[in-house]
Amino acid sequence: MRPGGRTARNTEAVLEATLTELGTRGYAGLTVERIATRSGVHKSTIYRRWGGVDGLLSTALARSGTGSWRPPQTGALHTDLLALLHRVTENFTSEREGPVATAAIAAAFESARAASALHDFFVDQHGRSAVVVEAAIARGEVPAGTDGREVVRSAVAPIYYRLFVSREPVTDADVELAARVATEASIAGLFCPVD
Amino acid sequence: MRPGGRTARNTEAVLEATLTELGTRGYAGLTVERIATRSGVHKSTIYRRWGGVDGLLSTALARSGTGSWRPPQTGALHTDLLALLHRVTENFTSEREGPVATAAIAAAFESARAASALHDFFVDQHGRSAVVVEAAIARGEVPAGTDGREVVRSAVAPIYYRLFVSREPVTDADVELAARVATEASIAGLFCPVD
DNA sequence: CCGCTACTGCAACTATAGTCGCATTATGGC
DNA sequence: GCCATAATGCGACTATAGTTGCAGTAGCGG
Repeated sequence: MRPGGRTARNTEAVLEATLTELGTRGYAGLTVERIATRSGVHKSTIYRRWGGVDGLLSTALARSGTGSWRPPQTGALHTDLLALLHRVTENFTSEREGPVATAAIAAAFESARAASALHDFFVDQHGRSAVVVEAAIARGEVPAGTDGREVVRSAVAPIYYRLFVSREPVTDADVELAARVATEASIAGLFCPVD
Repeated sequence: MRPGGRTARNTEAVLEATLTELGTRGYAGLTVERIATRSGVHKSTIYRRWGGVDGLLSTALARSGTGSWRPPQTGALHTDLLALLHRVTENFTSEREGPVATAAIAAAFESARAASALHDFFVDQHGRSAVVVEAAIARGEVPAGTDGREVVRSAVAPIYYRLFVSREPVTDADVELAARVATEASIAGLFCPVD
């Protein structure tokens, strides 16, 4: 192993090129050869180090999850979830991170490695996002013992469902409804394992 | 156009081979050449008539949605939704229809045609499934004006989210929770457009 | 500064997806 | 039954994904 110097520079160049390619051509047009040309790193080097597009997406996704992002806190669960859902929606239409997550979801259908990376990514996301539920518990807004991860899943699921399963547009009303359902269900204590 | 005779036989053979291939090799291993070999229809013919795997999946998906399936009626919204969700879960692990829908979801990331077919498929599914909500309205279980399609989306979304987005296993407890949240939200009137 | 070797570049190679022109077959109207 | 032609079969072709052997470069310990 020799992680420094040129190897590190190549890693940066290749992952950078991967993000740019995803932003312009999308997942369908993602090609190792094109990434090689854009990054200046030879095709065979990329295949040797990452194995293919699934490996590139997996590492790119893992990197994007290493940040120290925290969900915004507004003082009420409903508005917290609303802000979270708006961020998710925008995240998938944004320039840089969006195409990576979308491509990773697509790649997970073809590659076990990408599926594993995707799983880890969302486990991390759930944990970070669940903070807003902890705050709601602390405020006495929802019952103690409420499963924050489950609340987050329930809130975001309809958004992803519309985007990638039923392929329906996501409107502000849809976001509002998803946040409200998750909020009211939390208040009602539906997300308490020992109810 | 000359839809009868050999053309019809070829259509059956090719779509049948597509389903079999999906069941054995899955979407990642789906190839026009392999379908051509299995069906006995020449490769170029398949490309000319369906354009590629996305066209095959689109028509196969459209065909699977033409049945006269109706959701089971148990007499209460919660158990109706529970039965519906169990069917959805099993549907994606069953032998024949499951791989088609899974493959169509995957193909929708790469093909606008597959995305359109997928959209139509789920619009139809929502409409059929919403019958259980209509029955609940008739029983006075949920408020009149409740949007049945929205209830169905809310109920099934967490299942699809776990299966294809966060890549988490789907347990009976998850199904139960999803059905309960959708039921309680319906009773609370959250799915009434004019609340 | 020097040498070992991990890493990379290069080019040729195989395998397969998809296209195209042309000959052949079989359908549906008469 | 017969014909016009839609549909298909066939094979050769191009393009591209991915692999491999070999030579050259550069990181890192001495």
